[in-house]
Amino acid sequence: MITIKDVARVAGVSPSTVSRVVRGDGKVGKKCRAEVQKILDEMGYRPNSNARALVSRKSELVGIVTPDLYRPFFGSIAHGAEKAARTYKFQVMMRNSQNDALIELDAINSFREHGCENIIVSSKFGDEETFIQLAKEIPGLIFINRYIKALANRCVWLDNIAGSRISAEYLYEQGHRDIAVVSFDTGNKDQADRIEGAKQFFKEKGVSIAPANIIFSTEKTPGKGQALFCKDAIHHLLNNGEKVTAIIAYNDEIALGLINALLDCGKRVPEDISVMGFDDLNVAENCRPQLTTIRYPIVEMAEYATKLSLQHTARNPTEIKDTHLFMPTLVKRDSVLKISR
Amino acid sequence: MITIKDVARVAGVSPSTVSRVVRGDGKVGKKCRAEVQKILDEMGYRPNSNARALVSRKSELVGIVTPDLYRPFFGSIAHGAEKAARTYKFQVMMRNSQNDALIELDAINSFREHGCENIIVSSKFGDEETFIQLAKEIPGLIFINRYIKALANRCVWLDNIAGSRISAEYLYEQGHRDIAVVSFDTGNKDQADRIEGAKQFFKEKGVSIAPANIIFSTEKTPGKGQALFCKDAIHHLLNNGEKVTAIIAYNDEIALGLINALLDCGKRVPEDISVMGFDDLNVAENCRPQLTTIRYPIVEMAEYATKLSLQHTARNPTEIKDTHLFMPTLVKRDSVLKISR
DNA sequence: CTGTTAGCGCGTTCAG
DNA sequence: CTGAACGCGCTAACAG
Repeated sequence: MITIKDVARVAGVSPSTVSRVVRGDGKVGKKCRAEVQKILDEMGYRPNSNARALVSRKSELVGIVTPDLYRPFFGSIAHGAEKAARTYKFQVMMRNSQNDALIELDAINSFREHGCENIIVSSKFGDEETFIQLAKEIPGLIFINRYIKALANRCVWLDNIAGSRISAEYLYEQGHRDIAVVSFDTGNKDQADRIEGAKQFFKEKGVSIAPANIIFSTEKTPGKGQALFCKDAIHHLLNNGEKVTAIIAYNDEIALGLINALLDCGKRVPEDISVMGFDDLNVAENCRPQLTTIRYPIVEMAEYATKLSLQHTARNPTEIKDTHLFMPTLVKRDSVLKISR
Repeated sequence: MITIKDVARVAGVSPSTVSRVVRGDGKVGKKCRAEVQKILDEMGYRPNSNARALVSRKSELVGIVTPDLYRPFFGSIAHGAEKAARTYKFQVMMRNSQNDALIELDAINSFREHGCENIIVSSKFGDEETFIQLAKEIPGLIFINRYIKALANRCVWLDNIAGSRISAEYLYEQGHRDIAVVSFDTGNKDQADRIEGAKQFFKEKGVSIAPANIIFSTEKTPGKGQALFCKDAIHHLLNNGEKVTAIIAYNDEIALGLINALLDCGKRVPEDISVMGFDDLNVAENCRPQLTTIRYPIVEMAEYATKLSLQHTARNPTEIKDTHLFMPTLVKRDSVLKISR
């Protein structure tokens, strides 16, 4: 490894001068700077981040915590965060939490051990109190996909209720009055919200969703069991005696599962039953029927969250908005049919 | 931040003793150790990774470079690497290369600046010479999804030719003799190999693939244009006058695109035309028809690559195999039809 | 078994 | 504008 000292020796200047040149610090003679820079380049000098972080007490690192990375939704968070970090020359550290609050905490602490104070967390199950405490200690801690009231200016989130309402409104416009909803009850606000908005909307229109058509499983992580879950949901919906012309799924993955289960039962989508997704993953566009869904601008949100974190830890922070709410939008494709009434 | 010195003061011992306790170094009195440990816990001491890395000249870091992260295939690499790293208490840094050799190099160098010497690279386009040179400097540099002969013991790769042969063999068994192949010609060996195996196999059986049925586009990154590419490919195949009963796609994403394009042209899959994928992404199981495909054990490979890298940099390395080849396997689902002849 | 000493590579004073 | 001196938090010799 070639150090600042080595360069100084060759250049015939002091280490501090080299340091100044490396950092682009102003107080170096023009000629001297050019000369040192030349030697720097020739010798292929690369700063030692660890030494830097140690002495300057700041590491150019962004840490991200997501439940996993193989699901495209979370991969997109990592992707967006990396993209934003790179424009600031920050490096990205990442860790999977597997939806485990303890691992999540451990991840955050590990990042801090590395001097990383820009941390983006996608957590659904972590304890609010803990996060509030943590946020005090870590100015650059940002939550994505979660809204914690006491931490409003640290949360980059999506209005799930609005999304659900958009979904409901579109179905209503397309003539649907017999709706079903398929989601999970995991104590997670997202999932409740995505049902709530639809309920609200239809209620306002004087249409009620039959309780038997609301499937709100307590299954925590569908993952592998997802196909089975969808199958059960469809069997239940087809056999409970209530009419269904359209289903609002918690997300695109569930929507796909439901569509497959419907096909397996001899139902056509959307001719017999329409299905709405949520997220607008790539797959929504690559499957047949192409999914009508609600776009979740997750890459943009991750980029935003990263920049926001950097703002929060900047030496001269510019003014920071106190709310960071993103709005979902409707993406019309082929999984919803207009029905005449 | 609470340091080893703070703890030492409170415990009434020297910093080195605390350091020994922290690191689990043997030479500390039993009682003394217990006492220091207690204070360590009480004070919530957390080691400073930067200081550690600086003095010990090793950082417990694994760096991974992939083209992107939003595609599940690469997300899976990150996922597997993180999983393996975590079991060794290593932290993961990651960087997207966007298939750009320069960014790739910069990523590797950035990792090194952080003292990270365990680096996993998924590169298709990077220059071999450069990598050979780099590998000399970085003992923990491992390539995944690529085979470089001079760096055999650093490459964790999949036998694409074998995969392609398996694909071909299965189609042959199912009675298919009129095959098409859809891939890219980007100078990338993977893509050529996945055609080569099929060609080989059919040639051995005395069946030749019509040249017009081999689509080998020079499109570099299909990405957004993928749907269009697939559409063009299908139009070409349906109109070139050669019979086609089955198509071997470069990967699952392309397979999906082809299926969609076929459906749009009024062809049924697999009743009219069968389609084989490659990779076995989650989506292969969640689409209809479910994809018959070749499983690429990418998560396992990423875990393996990470452990391999750790082996290569271990103080007391155990014996290391000099080849790390993974074999693809057939996953039978519904996109291939048995035809009678 | 424990404490003392001496850096790791760098940024940041403070003199000159 | 430049250099010398100091210390970030920690580990690794070396004494005792």
